[in-house]
Amino acid sequence: MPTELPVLPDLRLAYRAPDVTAPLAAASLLADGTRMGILALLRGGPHCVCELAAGLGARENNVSNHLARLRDAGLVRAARDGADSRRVYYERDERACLAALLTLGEVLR
Amino acid sequence: MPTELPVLPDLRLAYRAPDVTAPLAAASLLADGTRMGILALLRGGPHCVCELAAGLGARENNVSNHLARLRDAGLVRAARDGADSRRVYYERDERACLAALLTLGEVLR
DNA sequence: ACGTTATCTCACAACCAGATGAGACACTCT
DNA sequence: AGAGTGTCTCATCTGGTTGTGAGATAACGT
Repeated sequence: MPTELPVLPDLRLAYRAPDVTAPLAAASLLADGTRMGILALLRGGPHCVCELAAGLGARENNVSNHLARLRDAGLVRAARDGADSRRVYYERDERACLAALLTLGEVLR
Repeated sequence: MPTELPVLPDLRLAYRAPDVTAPLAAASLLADGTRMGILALLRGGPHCVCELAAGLGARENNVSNHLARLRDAGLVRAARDGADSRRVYYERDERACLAALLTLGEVLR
C-alpha cells in the first residue's frame, strides 16, 4: 500500500507564515507621498498644517487627514500654538519613528 | 499703497517639497502582506515559488507576480534549480535589502 | 459683532493596486 | 508520446485608499 497523506513531500517549509503585522503597518503608513513628505518636512522642526500643506502642494484638509493617521499611529504629536491658538503645530515623535524603523529592520535585517 | 505679494507672510517653510521618491518606492514595495511575507520567509534561506505560496497560503501565480516586483526592485534574485529545472529558487539580495532599510532611515532617521 | 483664518470631520467619487482565472511554456516522469 | 508539474504572463474584476468638497468649530483681527 502507498504511503498516506503524501502532501507536499519534500518541501522545506514548516507551514508557518511569519507574523509581519507590525512591520506591515509601518510600511503601509509610509507608503504614501503626502505622509512621507510630512515626516520629511517635520525633520526640520515643528510645523503647522498650513505650512505643511504649502510645502507639499496639497490641500489643508487632505494634509489634516494624513496627519490624523500619523497621529493615531503615534509617529507625530500635536500641540496648539500659544500665540495663535488656531494653529496646530505638529512635531515628530522621534522615539516612535525609530521604533517603526526598527520594526522594518526585523524584515529587512 | 499696500505691500505687494503678501503671500504666506511668516510661514517658516521654504516651499521645498522634500524629494522622497526613493524611500517612497521602498515603502510601497513593502506595504503588502504577501511581499513582506516573502521577504520574511526568505530570511530562512532560498525557497521556490510553490514553497512560498504554501507557506503564505497564497496562490502560486499571485506569489509569482509579487516576486516579479521584488525582483525588478532588486530585493530578490532568481535561480533555476539544477536537479529539477522547473523550480525557480528565490533568495534575498541582502545588500539591496539593507539599502532599502537605509533609504527608509533617511526619513525615519 | 462681523468677516476671516486655521483646522477638523465626514460623505462621496475616482482611482489604483492586488487577486483571480485562463492560458502558455518548459520541464519531468512513466 | 502523453500526462502532470512548476512557473510566468496577461486581461479583467474588485476592494480599499486617496482626494475632494461641503460643512462645522473655534479663535483671531478690526
